[in-house]
Amino acid sequence: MPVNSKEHDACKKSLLAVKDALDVISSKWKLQIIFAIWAGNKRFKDIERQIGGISPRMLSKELKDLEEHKLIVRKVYDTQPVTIEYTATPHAETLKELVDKLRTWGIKHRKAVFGK
Amino acid sequence: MPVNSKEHDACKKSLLAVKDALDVISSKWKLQIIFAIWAGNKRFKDIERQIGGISPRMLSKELKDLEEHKLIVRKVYDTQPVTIEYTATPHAETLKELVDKLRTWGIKHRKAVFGK
DNA sequence: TGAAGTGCTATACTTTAGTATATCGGTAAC
DNA sequence: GTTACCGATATACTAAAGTATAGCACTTCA
Repeated sequence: MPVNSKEHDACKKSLLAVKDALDVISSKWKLQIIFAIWAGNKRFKDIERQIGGISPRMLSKELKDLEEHKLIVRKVYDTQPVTIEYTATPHAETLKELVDKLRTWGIKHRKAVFGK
Repeated sequence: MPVNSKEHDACKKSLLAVKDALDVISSKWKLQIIFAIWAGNKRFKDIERQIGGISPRMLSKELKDLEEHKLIVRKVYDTQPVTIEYTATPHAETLKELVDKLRTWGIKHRKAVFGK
């Protein structure tokens, strides 16, 4: 058993958790979709218009993904015709702090790389 | 000028900063390379061996990338043969807190999705 | 002398993420 | 009665990221 394997294991677990987080955060559209929903857009077409440039195929796919990740909820209302609404979950709220950390680090990083 | 454009602009700037951060963090190897260097590996082959599974081509490319992003420094020593050492910069240290946030959110998220 | 290590680079390939475009069944407005 | 909106889905494509494999100029080590 190599000397560093314990730390190495811990490191691999860390990387897995980081990867879990990144799966949500690092796709091109997921954050934008959540932002659009937070901004009050509930309907498919509203979100599509708010973001601009996303294809319905991507939006459909990412909405499903976000629902599986319990970040948004899809509600179907039995109106004529059926109305569908997407809302963010409380769990999605916990993203706010994280995104803010990413944002501030991103700003700091840009200064470090290009000079103030 | 649409009503929400100010918030929308701020939102787009946020997304840019987040994207800057993600460019560093979300590649398959960059964090692993930095971790390997933090663990005391300074030489190309040491890093390669520590990580395992990375091709020399990727390692070479990512090291250059990390240097451009001022997260590591490449030093050439005029020995026979020349020795090359990679070290992490103080700026790279600022990643630790961020990665830790990603890690803890990742753990929390996994619990939220699969239940405790 | 020849095998193995060092720090790479080149070429070609595969895999994954995202795009473009067309379409669908329903409803409602003109 | 045809045009447009809604919430999508299907098929096919392109671009970006990463992999596989070989090799190079050099230097030890046995």
